[in-house]
Amino acid sequence: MLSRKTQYAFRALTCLAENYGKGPILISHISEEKKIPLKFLENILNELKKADMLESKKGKGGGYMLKVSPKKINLAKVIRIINGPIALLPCVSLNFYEKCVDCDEKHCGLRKMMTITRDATLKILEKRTLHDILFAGH
Amino acid sequence: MLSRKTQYAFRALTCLAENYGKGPILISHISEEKKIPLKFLENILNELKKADMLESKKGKGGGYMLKVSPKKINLAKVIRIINGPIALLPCVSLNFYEKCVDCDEKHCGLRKMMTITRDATLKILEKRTLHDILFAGH
DNA sequence: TAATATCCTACCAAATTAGTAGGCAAATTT
DNA sequence: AAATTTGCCTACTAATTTGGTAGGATATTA
Repeated sequence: MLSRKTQYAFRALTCLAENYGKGPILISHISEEKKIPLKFLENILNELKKADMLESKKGKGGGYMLKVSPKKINLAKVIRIINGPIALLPCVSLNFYEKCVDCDEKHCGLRKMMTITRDATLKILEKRTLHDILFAGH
Repeated sequence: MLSRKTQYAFRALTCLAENYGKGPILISHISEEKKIPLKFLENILNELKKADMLESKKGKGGGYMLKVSPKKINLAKVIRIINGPIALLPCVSLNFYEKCVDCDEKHCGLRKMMTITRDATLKILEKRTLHDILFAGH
């Protein structure tokens, strides 16, 4: 399951996607509109910025904005930044690979099943974008 | 990601699947062969038994065994017993549904994306079985 | 320089994870 | 019947993760 933090991230990004092209949006605005604890949201947006998904402006008239179009931000990317691996096992993860202890990967049947699962999941999460979330919402 | 406990469960079940039809297998045997901490494994096997996936016998000649053929135990079932929900959001889970706070499900775009993802994942995890794990292993 | 925002460091409580310890209960064997 | 073998049950614990909060530093604008 995705952490609550990741759900918050998606909500915040949806808000920024809705306002794409309209200049910086205040954290406090997103916090109120999407009912996300303000200080927690600060952390989240900052992480997304460090991962190069957002840009920010300080001072009056400041806030956050998407760095690229909502159509170019896929769901897998967001999940990887805030939540971590998408695969069900570390030994199957493309971006967070870790070797399992006491497991011969070449002959691990479980690993093969989880690889298939990962591919099916990624096929969807890497194709759908923030724009799709907006569009599916009505 | 699946918990380590769930990985242990799969390893143990694989061992029991390999020995299906050969009578009870000792916890201690599984523990050694699959390198799983004995007492922890006890808990795991007991949970699987309570979920009606295994049967057990006490005393000499005792141990655990699969209640049905490895071909009839799919991966989704194991995950749900030991790990919990398979869906990425609680509001999308079929077996562990929980309402999200401040979210209108009818018009939640994220929910729709996660429903599609869940369906793709389940299509695989509910079709593959312990037998497939064995078979894929060589 | 005052006001407005984000940024940064550090802390905290609650929940979850990954076990361990020790004895009880039921079979089986002697 | 007693001893042995094996799973069953309850409880505890340490480490990690999750979901935040507090307070000030820093940058921008007016």
